Amino acid sequence: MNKFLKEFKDRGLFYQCTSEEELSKLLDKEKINGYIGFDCTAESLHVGSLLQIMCLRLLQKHGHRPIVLIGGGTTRIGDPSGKDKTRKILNEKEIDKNIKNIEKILKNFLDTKNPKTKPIFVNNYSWLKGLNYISFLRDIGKHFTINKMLSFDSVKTRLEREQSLSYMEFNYMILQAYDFLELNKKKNCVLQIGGSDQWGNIVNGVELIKRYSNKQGYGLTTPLITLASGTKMGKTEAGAIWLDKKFLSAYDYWQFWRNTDDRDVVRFLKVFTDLETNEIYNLQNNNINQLKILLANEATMMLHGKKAAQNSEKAAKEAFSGNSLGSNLPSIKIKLKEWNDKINIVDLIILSKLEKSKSEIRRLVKGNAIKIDDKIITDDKFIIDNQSIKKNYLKLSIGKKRHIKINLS
RNA sequence: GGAGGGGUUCCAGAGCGGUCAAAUGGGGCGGGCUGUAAACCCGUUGACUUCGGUCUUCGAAAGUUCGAAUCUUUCCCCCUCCA
Repeated sequence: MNKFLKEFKDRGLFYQCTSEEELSKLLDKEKINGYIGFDCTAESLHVGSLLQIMCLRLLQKHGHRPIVLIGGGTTRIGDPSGKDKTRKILNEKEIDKNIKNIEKILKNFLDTKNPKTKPIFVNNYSWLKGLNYISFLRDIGKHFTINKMLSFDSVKTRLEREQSLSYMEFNYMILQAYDFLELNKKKNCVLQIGGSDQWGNIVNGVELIKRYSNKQGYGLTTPLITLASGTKMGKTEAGAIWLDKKFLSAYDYWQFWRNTDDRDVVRFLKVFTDLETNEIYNLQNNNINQLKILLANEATMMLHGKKAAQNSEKAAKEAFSGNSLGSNLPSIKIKLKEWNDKINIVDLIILSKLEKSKSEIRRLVKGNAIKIDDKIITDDKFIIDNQSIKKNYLKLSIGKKRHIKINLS
């Protein structure tokens, strides 16, 4: 089997492939261009997209060129796959802003130096916006039958669940197929990778290329990564795990990986790190917490750099060993003078932005969740001033996992 | 166009004149156990509070009433069936 495909499988990225043997031969023979589409509904990508990003990295690793398709056009439509409600449609400005930011994030993960595998960024709006309805129907639409379209899961489930599906959304799959055709024509792209929920859309693309150009395209899907707990990856208590330090600090990102469910650790090491699979195999019986730290370090390094990963590990050690206050914790500054040299614990937490509801903070105090320098605060009227705090900094903890350093001046 | 059903707090879903900031489940948060895991147990889950209360919420607006998520009217939206 082709090396790329073998590693793809070894890492647990493989779910389905359109014609595996042929693809394997092709990959042995030449370096290809393969694409993954990202939608731009949100301003940033979150861990949910990381699996796809890892696929792009893997392409590069094996000398192939990734094409990143940003769905500036299709985001204006909305993919019905896996959703039972029409998503809200964004305005132009939001979409443009999202596209820029998403590109920036992807560049953190991809090698942009090597000219042979340098990623190509394309926005499907560039060819979708100018489509002529009539000629599109004649050239492209004739290759699709409603009979078949109705049989696709994305459509079927909507209809079965008695949720409405607009004509606009119904067209999504055709547009995605058309994307593949365009990329095939313009960028010689022969492979589309996507999540297993994209299978139908991908197959449509392969078939369209066959019918329209009489060429061979290939599709490859990845399993949907779910957590051992059964929930979808990417969303947690505190919200989405963003791949962007503007929305989520390196420390919190590190913590996300550090808190991986035991049952997921080895699988995640394979999927989300660059460690070689045989290396992971040798490691898998190590202490589970050591493995989690390894996972956190590797994952954080990839996105935020080695330094940030090391600092996060250090900060975590300090915060959780409980004795000292680390210099690496996220920190904020508070000017005590602006508060007449004393501040109430509730106000302090509001300023720290760790919580935004005073009622919630009072509740937390009642539940013994608030600590200052590791001492539980039992009174929501607790005052911080020069008397009670001799130093010019303190550690504020909410629960066991949220810690922040507060510099007083 | 005709006939029905419906829009409730993060989600699902009860309530159908006062005892409703609204049952129950899920999720979240906090505590306990532990390993910053899972499972389990307990608490909590609109905002503000001088902890007495106060204010805002049940698709939108107007009305009936001492009092409305609950009744009436109009409007908006969703679904089903018939045409």
